[in-house]
Amino acid sequence: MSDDGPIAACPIGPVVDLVFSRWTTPILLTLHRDGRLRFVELHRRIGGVTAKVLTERLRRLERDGLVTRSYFAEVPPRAEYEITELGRSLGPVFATLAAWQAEHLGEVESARRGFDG
Amino acid sequence: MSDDGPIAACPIGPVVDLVFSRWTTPILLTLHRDGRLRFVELHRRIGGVTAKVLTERLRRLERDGLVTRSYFAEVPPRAEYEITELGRSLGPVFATLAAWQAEHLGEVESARRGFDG
DNA sequence: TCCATTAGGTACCTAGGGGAAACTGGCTGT
DNA sequence: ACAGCCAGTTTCCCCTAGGTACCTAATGGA
Repeated sequence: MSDDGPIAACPIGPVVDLVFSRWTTPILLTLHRDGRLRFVELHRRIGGVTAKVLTERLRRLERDGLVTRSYFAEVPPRAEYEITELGRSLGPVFATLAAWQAEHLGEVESARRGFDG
Repeated sequence: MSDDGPIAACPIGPVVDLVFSRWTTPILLTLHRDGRLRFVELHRRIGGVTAKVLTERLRRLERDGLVTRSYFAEVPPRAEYEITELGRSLGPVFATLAAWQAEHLGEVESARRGFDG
């Protein structure tokens, strides 16, 4: 009956969880654009996220191998984050997304206006 | 100081909200793969989602112009959902994602094992 | 006669993902 | 003497996305 379950319905589930959880996209994009950054600087550039959540996300990205963390027990402490090769390999994904948005977001907006009005 | 705010940090925010909200990916994928489907059938093929939530998602996708809904006030009622051209244009996005996953998910998993152990 | 069917709508409830704020630590500048 | 600075951690708290359960309509079949 061609029903291979939810896995077949969403074969890209894992990568979606990985890359498109809240805040992970701006983190990855900023690190990709601006290179190695320390915590406060990354925090400032993203904006809106709290330190607690940013820490959590970064830990998770580190665990997933998308980001590296270098900690220096100086005073004041220093932590630097950098995107890995693996993280960098997401470039085409983001590029495809950006391209789609540039080309089609207008259609979405006008569809919404049509639906609402 | 090259700080254009959160917008610069996440220029693809709109499309991410649009396409990667919970359940929208399997909905779009299933409709893309299997063509026009009525509500129950779509519900069955996705699995795990409740009727209430599925309805909400479909309404939203309809509003965004990614899906069309054809309702027939018969008894029992019939509603058929179909992906639009606009929805279909997301194909390359999903393909890029699937390709990345196929090539790199293994690295992610081994990074996790390394981190945990 | 009575139930299943379809496409939802509605009311209620819960878990947990985040947000806000306060705290740690030692050095450095005023 | 005292207030920052950095990189978090911890505690508390709230909101809401999503789940459960129950309701409708007219018909066809057992």
